[in-house]
Amino acid sequence: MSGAVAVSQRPAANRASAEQAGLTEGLADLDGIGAVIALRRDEPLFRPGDRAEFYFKVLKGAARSCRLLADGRRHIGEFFLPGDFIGLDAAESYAFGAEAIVETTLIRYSRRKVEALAAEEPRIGQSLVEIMRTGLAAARERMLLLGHMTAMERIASFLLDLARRRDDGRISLPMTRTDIGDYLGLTMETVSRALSQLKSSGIITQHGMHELAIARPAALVELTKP
Amino acid sequence: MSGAVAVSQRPAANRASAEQAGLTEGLADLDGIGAVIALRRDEPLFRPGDRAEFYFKVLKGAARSCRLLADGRRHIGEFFLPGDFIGLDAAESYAFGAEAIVETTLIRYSRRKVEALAAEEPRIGQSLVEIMRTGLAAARERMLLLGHMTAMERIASFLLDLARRRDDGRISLPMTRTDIGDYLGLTMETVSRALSQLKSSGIITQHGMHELAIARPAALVELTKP
DNA sequence: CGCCCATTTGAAAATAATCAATGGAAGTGG
DNA sequence: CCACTTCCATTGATTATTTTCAAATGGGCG
Repeated sequence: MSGAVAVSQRPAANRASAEQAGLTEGLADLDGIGAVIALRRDEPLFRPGDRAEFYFKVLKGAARSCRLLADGRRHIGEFFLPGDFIGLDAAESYAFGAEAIVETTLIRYSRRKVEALAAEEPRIGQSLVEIMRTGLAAARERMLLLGHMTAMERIASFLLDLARRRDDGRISLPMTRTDIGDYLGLTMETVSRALSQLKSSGIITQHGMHELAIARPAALVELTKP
Repeated sequence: MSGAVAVSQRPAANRASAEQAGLTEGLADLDGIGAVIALRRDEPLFRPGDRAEFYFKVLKGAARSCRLLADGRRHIGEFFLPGDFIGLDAAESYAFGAEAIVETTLIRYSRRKVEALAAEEPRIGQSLVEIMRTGLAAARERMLLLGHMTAMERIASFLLDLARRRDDGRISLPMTRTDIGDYLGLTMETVSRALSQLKSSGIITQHGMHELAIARPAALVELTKP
């Protein structure tokens, strides 16, 4: 009954960096037991049902967790960007699969070793709790979005989330429109129409298919509110 | 950036009880530091923005966590039934408020004391991680529901979730139709129509406004699938 | 017993999905 | 390096599901 969790180690530019420093610090001990791996576009990290033997952390690139519904609909649980952890919420086996969206490098930790470390060193466990707490809070925000927001509100929130992950006003969209739709509970067409509308109203500008810039941040924030 | 987490200590009748026993066992040490409190209908446990000083566990009754949107829309983050923990995902302050739905008794734990215990005793931390892992997995299931399911699929899933919390085939619905709607991302009217349809097709029967029974479980399970 | 609030039901309106076709980018192979 | 092929994105027209608006029914509580 589990999948993958995304937690940025520097999620929001507007949050105290002290808090984040504490987080990474607590998990620095993990570095010794991780192996670096590289994946190509669309290559899977793991499939739903696989025994959950590993945690991952994204170093470079991007990944997605997803699940197929009986009729072919696809749900994307999370996008993972550099700094995000994958697989923390897995029980025995992964409920979601995970795949690289572009060429991606990750660190792979043995879950068994992490848990052994955590049993000896409370700090590790505390850091894990903290990361999961952040992930849980993010999950709640997303439930609010999926349950109560219109298409435009969802897109605006999504773009602002991505913008917070970079320090310039730019946005990387390594994923396809279909990916975004499956993540936000919308169709590809609705995503495309919303983005077109934002472009034509001068709120965002496009620089290549996978890079946007926010021209009027305040206007975008307004759109996230009902 | 946080609210409340619901984790049943015996969530699914079809899951190994050994796993759950381990969970409660690890937190048995907490019993000494908890205070029992009682709330009346609609009385708040805490409000959004309050300093997050406590964790709670429901003993009897039911509670909900909720947040108001700018235009008056209300989002319910979670329903809490006996055995569920509240407030585990709070950071500095609660992002959601929480209220009793009916007359409810809870245990209130000092968060500071719990964390002090966890720092000394890794088992406590591990139990917390385990509970949050379960909560995170449940959150992912709900995101799938909110993002990709039709009104009837959502209602059917919701009823089955509630049914798993009792051992007879009955379902307690202490909350209003509006509560259910705000929880599932639907309007009160849509909830009412779906329930009426289930009644008229003989899949469920009603025994008073707040108690249902599942007459044809298999048919209900079918409705959760696309 | 009567009032109030939740629920149910009906009809109209709106948002997003679906169906369909075109345009454009990226990647492959000659 | 160019042309071909394929996949992705955009845009338009139509349909469907759910919301919104409105009214009536019913239960619970004082």
